[in-house]
Amino acid sequence: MIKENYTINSAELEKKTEWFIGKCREKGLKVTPQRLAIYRELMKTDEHPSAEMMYNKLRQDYPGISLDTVNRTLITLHEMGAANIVEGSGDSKRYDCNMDEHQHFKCIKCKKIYDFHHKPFDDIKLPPNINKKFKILRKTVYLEGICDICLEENE
Amino acid sequence: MIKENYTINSAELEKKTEWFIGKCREKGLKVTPQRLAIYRELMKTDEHPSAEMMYNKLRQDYPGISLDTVNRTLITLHEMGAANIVEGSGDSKRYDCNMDEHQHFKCIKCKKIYDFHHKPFDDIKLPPNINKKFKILRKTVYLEGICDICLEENE
DNA sequence: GTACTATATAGGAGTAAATCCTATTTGTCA
DNA sequence: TGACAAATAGGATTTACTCCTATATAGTAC
Repeated sequence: MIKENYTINSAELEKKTEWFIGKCREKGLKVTPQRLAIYRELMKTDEHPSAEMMYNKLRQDYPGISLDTVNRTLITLHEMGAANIVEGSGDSKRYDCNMDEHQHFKCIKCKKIYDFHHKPFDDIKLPPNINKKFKILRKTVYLEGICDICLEENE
Repeated sequence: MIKENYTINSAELEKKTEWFIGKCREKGLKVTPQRLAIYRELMKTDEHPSAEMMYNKLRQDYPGISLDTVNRTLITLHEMGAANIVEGSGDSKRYDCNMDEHQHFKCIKCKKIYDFHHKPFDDIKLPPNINKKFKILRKTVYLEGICDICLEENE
């Protein structure tokens, strides 16, 4: 259940590459060597790299690639639905001193954070192997999307 | 269930301040005017501020306060269990192109991110008022703690 | 294949957020 | 009330992007 030492086989890599090319075409995005390289490199790892980590890896095979391209492309991958940004990362740190059980919704447009409380979320049970392997200090249900105000403004 | 326009009354503010002072003493941390001011200011807002936002607010009453102190103190609050860092914020962006349903555990010490998959977490149901008010684009269960490797190193 | 055009890239400059450094100050406790 | 470890201010530095602009290139139209 905990996934480790993930390695993608080359058949899967090619299949996903085809899917990615289709997705680019569908969205009217050009299939550039850099985009392909970044997507393929991200598929080969399970270490949830940062842009900097990706840049250092990619430079070995593409010495001319720029950090800006890596940054831009990773965000493009995210926007086109080919990658995610891991929860505890991104944007600047935001603080909250309400220590009562509650959950957060974050608007990805205006960056506003809304509290809500749904009791069943306080009690979700972790699989036992997680508790055995790691010391869990925090367990949250986290939502992202567009808030009502931003939704209205878009029309 | 969605909490809005939160204002703390002064009785509650004083009660929490007392609790905070006790917590500082318990942890051997000095009760400085800056710490108190930062904690009290954070309690008065529900906007989940960044350090910069806090700094700008606090400067009105404490013209000499430094941004570094605000940053350090907010992290101290977090470490002593008096504040949280909201999930979609902090550290540099980390990417993941595995779009199959899965969850993340992040080690707060080594920053490594582990995938795991617990099927019941794929199906958690949101309260209907959330879906009505916001457009939900992402719904995740997110864990933080110390990984097995860092736990071992600490002994 | 050739030409066109909108998109993407490289590389450097600029910006935002956070951290580091060091002299000074200040809670805390003996 | 004095000693000292801890905390702060303020500036320097680092990190993590983001912006700018000239050049290059993928996709398309001929």
